[in-house]
Amino acid sequence: MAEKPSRRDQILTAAAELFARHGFHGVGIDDIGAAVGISGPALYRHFRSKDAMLGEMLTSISERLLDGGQARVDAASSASEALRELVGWHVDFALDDPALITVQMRNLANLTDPDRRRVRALQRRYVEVWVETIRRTVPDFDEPTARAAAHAVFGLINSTPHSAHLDRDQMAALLSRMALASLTPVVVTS
Amino acid sequence: MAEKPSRRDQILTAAAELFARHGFHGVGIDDIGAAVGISGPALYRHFRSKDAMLGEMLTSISERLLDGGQARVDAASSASEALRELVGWHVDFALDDPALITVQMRNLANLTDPDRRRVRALQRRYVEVWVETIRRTVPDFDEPTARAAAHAVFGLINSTPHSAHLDRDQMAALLSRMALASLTPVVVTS
DNA sequence: GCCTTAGGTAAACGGCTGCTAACCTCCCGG
DNA sequence: CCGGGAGGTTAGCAGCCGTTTACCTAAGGC
Repeated sequence: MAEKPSRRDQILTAAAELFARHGFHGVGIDDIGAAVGISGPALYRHFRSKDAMLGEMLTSISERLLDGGQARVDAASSASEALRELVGWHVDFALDDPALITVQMRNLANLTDPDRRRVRALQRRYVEVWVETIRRTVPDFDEPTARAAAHAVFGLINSTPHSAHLDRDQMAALLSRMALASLTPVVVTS
Repeated sequence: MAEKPSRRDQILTAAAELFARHGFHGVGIDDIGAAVGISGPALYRHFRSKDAMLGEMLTSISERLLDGGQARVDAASSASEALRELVGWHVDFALDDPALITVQMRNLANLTDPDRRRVRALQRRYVEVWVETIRRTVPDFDEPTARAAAHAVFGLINSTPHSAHLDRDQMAALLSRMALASLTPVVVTS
């Protein structure tokens, strides 16, 4: 009935925390082991290598992000609702898993080549979901502009690990508001 | 008349580029040397250690950011002008030195303890300049909210290295517009 | 015309770290 | 009962990498 987080997952989340704080190369195999109560090389019963841990971590994040985002957009009944849903989804993700978001932002370069290709492909598709949604609600953005805007919004939302001084709900409200406002074109009223 | 970038500075900018791309631990002393045409340990004629390079790099960035930001705010004649100036200043910095911005975002954890203390102190003061300016233009933000908003804007602007598909001026205009819009409170008109 | 100094080199060392090897110990199905 | 797999352990190896050392050369000041 209760979920037993299968050792692999324990290790993955502990490693994510450590990678986020100290960087991939700043964390030793022994540190990761210690974080889950086993020591050092026992990790190799569960993962082929340290690189494989990072690889699995990042591909799973990217898949979850893409799937969740796509689902929200598909379920939305209007373009502006889709955008609100997308923002809310990404904000929730960033607030619930700050370590994963941090690792994804900072440690792409530490992946092996094949892993990096996979992750980048997934990320590109996620960005594309955003680009399409943005262009449907902000028609005066051309595609490159929409893409740059999407990256900027990611930066805004992903900044969350650096400022944990508000409680979760206030933070979610603030980030959503700012993200949506940043995408609202200047209304030339006067 | 012409500036001769004193070897030290050559090394520093080359190292910044490499640190930004591969992370501090992902770059070897030999790589840095090779990037400026000398090889390996010759760097120790100019720096006490690899850590010292990162330390000098980050303190100088933080000082430049703080000084420039403070100067812009002091020279502004209104609160909203101060905020526009601050945004413009940070955007220019991020666009002109993407490598430095990236290193500052990602590699704080790799500093030695005394260096980290110094850099954090400078960063805190820079954030404080933003917080005060934001609160003067958005009075309904309390201090923690303003601080979180400042970090979010940093994230937005600093996202620039991840999306170089627009030319400099368009990018500057887009980021400034988005940053200012994100700080504009929802106008409750209806 | 020397001697210092700045700036470079190649070689070697020492510690850290990812990974392997060899071994142990439950636990469980037949 | 007992044999085997799952999941630990410690010891050790191999390679990388920051740093030191010893040495070399060119460029000036006295």
